[in-house]
Amino acid sequence: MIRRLPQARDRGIPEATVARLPLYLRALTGMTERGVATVSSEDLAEAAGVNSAKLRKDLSHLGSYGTRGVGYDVEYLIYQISRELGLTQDWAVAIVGVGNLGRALANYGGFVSRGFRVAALLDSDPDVVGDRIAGLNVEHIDELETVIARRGVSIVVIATPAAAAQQVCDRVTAAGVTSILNFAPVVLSVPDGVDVRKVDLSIELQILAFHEQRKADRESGGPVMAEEWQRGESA
Amino acid sequence: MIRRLPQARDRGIPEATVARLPLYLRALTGMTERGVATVSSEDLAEAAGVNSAKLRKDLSHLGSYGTRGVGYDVEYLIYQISRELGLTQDWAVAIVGVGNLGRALANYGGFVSRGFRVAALLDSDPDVVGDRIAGLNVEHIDELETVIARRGVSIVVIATPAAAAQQVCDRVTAAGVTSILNFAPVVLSVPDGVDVRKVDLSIELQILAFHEQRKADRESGGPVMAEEWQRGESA
DNA sequence: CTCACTTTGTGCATCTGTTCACAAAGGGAT
DNA sequence: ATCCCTTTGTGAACAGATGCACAAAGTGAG
Ligand SMILES: NC(=O)c1ccc[n+]([C@@H]2O[C@H](COP(=O)([O-])OP(=O)(O)OC[C@H]3O[C@@H](n4cnc5c(N)ncnc54)[C@H](O)[C@@H]3O)[C@@H](O)[C@H]2O)c1
Ligand SMILES: NC(=O)c1ccc[n+]([C@@H]2O[C@H](COP(=O)([O-])OP(=O)(O)OC[C@H]3O[C@@H](n4cnc5c(N)ncnc54)[C@H](O)[C@@H]3O)[C@@H](O)[C@H]2O)c1
Repeated sequence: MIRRLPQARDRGIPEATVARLPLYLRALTGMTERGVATVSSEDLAEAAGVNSAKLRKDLSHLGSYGTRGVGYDVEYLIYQISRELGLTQDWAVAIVGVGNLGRALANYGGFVSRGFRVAALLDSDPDVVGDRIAGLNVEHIDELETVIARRGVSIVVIATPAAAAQQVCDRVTAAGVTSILNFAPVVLSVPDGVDVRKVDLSIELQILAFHEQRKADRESGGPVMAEEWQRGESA
Repeated sequence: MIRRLPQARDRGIPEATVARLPLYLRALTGMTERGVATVSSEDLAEAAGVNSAKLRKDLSHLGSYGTRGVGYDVEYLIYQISRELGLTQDWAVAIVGVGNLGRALANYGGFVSRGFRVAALLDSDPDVVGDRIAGLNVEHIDELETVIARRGVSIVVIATPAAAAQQVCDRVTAAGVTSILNFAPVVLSVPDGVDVRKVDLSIELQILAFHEQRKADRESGGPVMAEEWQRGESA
């Protein structure tokens, strides 16, 4: 049994909480732009699309930054969340695979706005290498290791075809990168200590299709399985 | 007082399972292409990057489609998962906002391969309307309701700037669409019964940055709290 | 048939995350 | 100071997801 001392700042922030902090940050940024100085958990929760108790519990993992009876100071909370997420420092990102998607990502402004800087674009196609995109030259994939080392790249975005992704991933992790964002529809295998997050459009659509089918089945009094049908939905 | 019923509308299939089915499907498709006829939970689990007990439990929600001592028939399992996800029918998808990202999505082949068909591209910019992309004319956003109705669009992808997303969302839901995939960095509010899934690059990067910072802190003997640091973590 | 072997399907313990509901804390008025 | 009002921070109950471990169910050999 592990006993935790409640006073020390608990660095064990739940993964689910980490995933929501950027959401709160976005909502807070919008508020500060509208000149809002303080905000209650109720209002912030609504802006972020979550339950207010959840929001308070999430924030309590960072420390006690609210004032009872008043709420949270917007600026201060932005600072605390940013610090916790590591956004007070600058992160150099490399994009590997400069095709349709890679180009869109390279041109995307929302990147830079939060401490992420596109430091390199890499591709294997000679026709693409040398192109100037968003102020950067596309470099040859052979330069991968050099570029990572020289520019202090610590996050790599993989936007190559699926067939090339694992190979790129291997080189990138061998070069010491431990954070990868993968857009290719493959399961990457990586050494321990490397974090991979994936974005898969096709999976999202399939999940939507599943629920959509469910809704359709229901309306048409579709294939309901005997006693499976509990609990109607309408209020 | 708005009462929200916790809906167990999914014929008993846990949401976490639904999110993994497309992964299994992808692995199975690869196997069938390589001529594999049957597969054990152990092998399929490895290909999908999950634990084998979890895989078996997931599949058990669909029914008993395995043979003890043998494994699963690849073709049959593909069919069963496809049917469960609703991929045996054709889904018409509309993409609203044909900028950098919208174009990349429209040109993406991985879409079509699984029963999703891009049926319309819509934009508000007169310079973009009329462009021919991936065999489709970009239509004016004014046509939104007509296009949705005429072509039986049931899933809409929003790839407009953040400022326009809620407005587009309102029109789309008013037109009867109940499944939305949102790329804009805003929390969409929708009527009950509408599913929204979001893809947010910036959030993914922030989560990676959090963990990256954590690793860096650790190596430099940073603010580690005595006995706190024993958990090995990987992807 | 029985026996040896493989692999599924699932009960159960455990872990993680969510939500409720309220005591405690702070602000402001008098 | 004392009282009232608001809102935080959190204990505790609940809900959901994971993974171990094994009985049950199947195959195939003899
Ligand atoms: N385009 C989309 O909307 C979309 C959506 C979801 C997923 N994806 C996935 O993202 C990836 C990229 O998609 P895309 O549409 O941009 O493809 P694309 O073919 O347009 O671009 C891929 C690029 O990667 C380069 N490349 C190939 N092998 C490489 C290697 N070994 N090293 C470096 N670069 C290499 C190619 O030269 C090309 O420029 C694919 O895996 C695709 O499945 C794309
Ligand atoms: N490009 C990326 O890599 C990327 C990554 C993550 C998120 N996003 C988000 O995706 C969205 C699109 O990004 P983008 O880079 O393609 O932007 P973009 O500016 O290139 O394209 C946006 C398009 O939407 C159109 N549009 C604007 N208002 C509209 C309306 N009311 N109805 C229909 N169309 C409208 C514009 O005419 C334009 O063609 C943005 O919200 C962005 O934050 C983009």
